Amino acid sequence: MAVTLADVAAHAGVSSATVSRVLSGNYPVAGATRNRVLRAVEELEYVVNGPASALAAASSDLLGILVNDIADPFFGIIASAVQGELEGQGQGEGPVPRKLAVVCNTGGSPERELTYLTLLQRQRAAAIVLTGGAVEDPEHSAALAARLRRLAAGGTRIVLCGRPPLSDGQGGGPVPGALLTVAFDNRGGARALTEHLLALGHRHIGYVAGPAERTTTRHRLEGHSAALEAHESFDPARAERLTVHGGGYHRSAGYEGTRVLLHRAPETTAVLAANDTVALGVCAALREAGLRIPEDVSVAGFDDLPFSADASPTLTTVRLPLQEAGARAGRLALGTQPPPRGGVTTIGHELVVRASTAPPRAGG
Amino acid sequence: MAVTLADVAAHAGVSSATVSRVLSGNYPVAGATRNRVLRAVEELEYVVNGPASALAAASSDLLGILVNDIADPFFGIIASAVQGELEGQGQGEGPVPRKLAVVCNTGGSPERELTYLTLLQRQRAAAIVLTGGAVEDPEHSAALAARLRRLAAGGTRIVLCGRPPLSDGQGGGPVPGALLTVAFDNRGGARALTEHLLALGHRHIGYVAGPAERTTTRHRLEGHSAALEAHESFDPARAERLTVHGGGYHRSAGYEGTRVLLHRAPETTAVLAANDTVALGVCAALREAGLRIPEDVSVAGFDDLPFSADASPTLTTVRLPLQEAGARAGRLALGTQPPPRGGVTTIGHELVVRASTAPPRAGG
DNA sequence: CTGTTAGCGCCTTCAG
DNA sequence: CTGAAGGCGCTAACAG
Repeated sequence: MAVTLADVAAHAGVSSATVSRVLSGNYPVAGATRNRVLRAVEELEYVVNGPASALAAASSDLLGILVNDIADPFFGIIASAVQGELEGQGQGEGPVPRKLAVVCNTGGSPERELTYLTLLQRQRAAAIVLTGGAVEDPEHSAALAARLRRLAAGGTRIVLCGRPPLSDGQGGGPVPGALLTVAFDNRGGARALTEHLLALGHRHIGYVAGPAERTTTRHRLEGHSAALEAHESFDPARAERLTVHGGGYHRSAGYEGTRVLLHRAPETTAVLAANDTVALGVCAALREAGLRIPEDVSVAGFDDLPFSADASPTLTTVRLPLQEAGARAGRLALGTQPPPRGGVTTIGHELVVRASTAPPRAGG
Repeated sequence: MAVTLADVAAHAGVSSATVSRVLSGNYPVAGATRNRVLRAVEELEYVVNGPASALAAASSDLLGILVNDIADPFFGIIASAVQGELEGQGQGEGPVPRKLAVVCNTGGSPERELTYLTLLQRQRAAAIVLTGGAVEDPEHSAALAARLRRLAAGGTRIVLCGRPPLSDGQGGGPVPGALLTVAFDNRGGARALTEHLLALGHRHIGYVAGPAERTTTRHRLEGHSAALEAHESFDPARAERLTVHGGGYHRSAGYEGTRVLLHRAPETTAVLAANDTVALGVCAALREAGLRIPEDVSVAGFDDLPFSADASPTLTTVRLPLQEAGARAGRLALGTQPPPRGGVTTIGHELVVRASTAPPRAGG
């Protein structure tokens, strides 16, 4: 049916081995022969058969990227940056890069995460980047660690991007091997944000948390708590009352969480959201309740996604360099950049103060 | 190195053909044998070699999805919907779906579009979904049409989602074959939006257009123009002056476009943006200029992305059922749903009026 | 229902 | 520098 190497070889009057060598470019071939082959490739519009070469070479051009929600720019930006690293990467002779990114949307489901890993393993992916917070269920952690370990053993490079280094759920120790990590400092970022609000004078700081059982949620919450605890005004009962658990990462979580919060603690003067998207929902609920931002209530997000600078009011948040993290994860996955000792790269954060936070009202 | 079919066969005491049949499930096998094989698969932790089976079967499990910008929710939502259709799809026996979606980020570049198509062709993708507006350069159109035709001829199903049916740049006729289209009514949507503003009493309606040479940009602009022309107040010179061309689909395009617009036509009482994201930038620029929305200037977007309902003020826009379009494209790509006659499905739109549009000021 | 037998298209020694 | 030959792991007839 399709044109094969042999066809090209015949057309160019050489052996198929020669064509293969010209195409992969990893073996000396005389200039004249080379050109003849290249011309034949052009004329016949030959396109390599990926599966066949993957089989023969026992390697593939696929790079897997697992994301929790492909419709969320948080992941889109990371995925885009990872893909960016594939360009101009190890391309043979043409302008065509060799590697292809496979973006898999897990929807945050542990089962699907495992499923996609199987699929990628089946395709013999060269590397896999897992992005976003992990689910902390011990059973799943163990299953995940086992599978990743097997993949790594099979030569697939694994990079965790935006999630903490893997523990196997047993001893809790890190999984060794070709397992690299690019981590965010979610704790530090959340702590900085809460300290910012405390410094402004807020004492009743609400927190609308993300999905339960996710590392990202836990770490941000821990940073928030750490800041509160370190402050003279700390009151455990109040902190507990002002924290709404178990939301998602969507605006509706912010909206609903805020309604709960306002009902439970009308004295709230500031609300921290699990991320920027949630913060949007928080703002909507506050406005609906007739509260002005930041005059009546301050609001802050997390991540600094592009829309945060355009929100009204512009959103105070913590910037995570997603682009940079993704690019680095991509390079690690491709082996373009040497991994740091210990295999863990921690990416910084930056407090971005905008118009959505201000001191509480005098009577607050 | 890795466990192979033969290993499993030996372990289960059957031939490799039997194992293959059990795994693909498309051939009768005795229950007892079946179980034995399945147990062996478990024990050996066997994972099919995708490339090998793709080679032997001359078919693959890969579904390509081309997007202009993976960090843009517009594409994320579509891609997510396409992927959703792969689930519970033709899975053999396990809980593992067979197909894998390959999301390719073209960044809107025609060359990369072609490049990714080559890569996908190399992988012998089962189907390819191309999303988003196309670039209208005749040369590129011809190259694209040629490549798609070849892919289709090779058995790859091609679905265009959110772009008009392909013309080959020569006769301009549609490319025949396994080429399906799910199109948006960008013209109709834009027209409805402009009519809405005209009905509110606006006569100085600015338009911040998207990237030049893209079908989406042109169609929306045409819809806008059509509405203006059909109205008694039509003034070609004014329409031209109030239209800012050549922006992108990012907020900065809206921001900068609006600054140009305000400078050029301070009498503007309403601004239509190329899409919702651009509208955010429009709002930012208006606010910066001290103009209130919608009291001083009305604003409207296009697409109705999730954040539009949370913007402040909430954004009037045209809702495109992206989710539905993506799902349909996915089904067409998988052959799950029979294509309509002519191969073109047009998806409706819906005018969503929110708080960002209002009648112009009395003196406007 | 199950085993045997050829390839699928390419890569990669090994000779020349 | 180039050609010949074997095999990568699986599927798909074909027998039985």
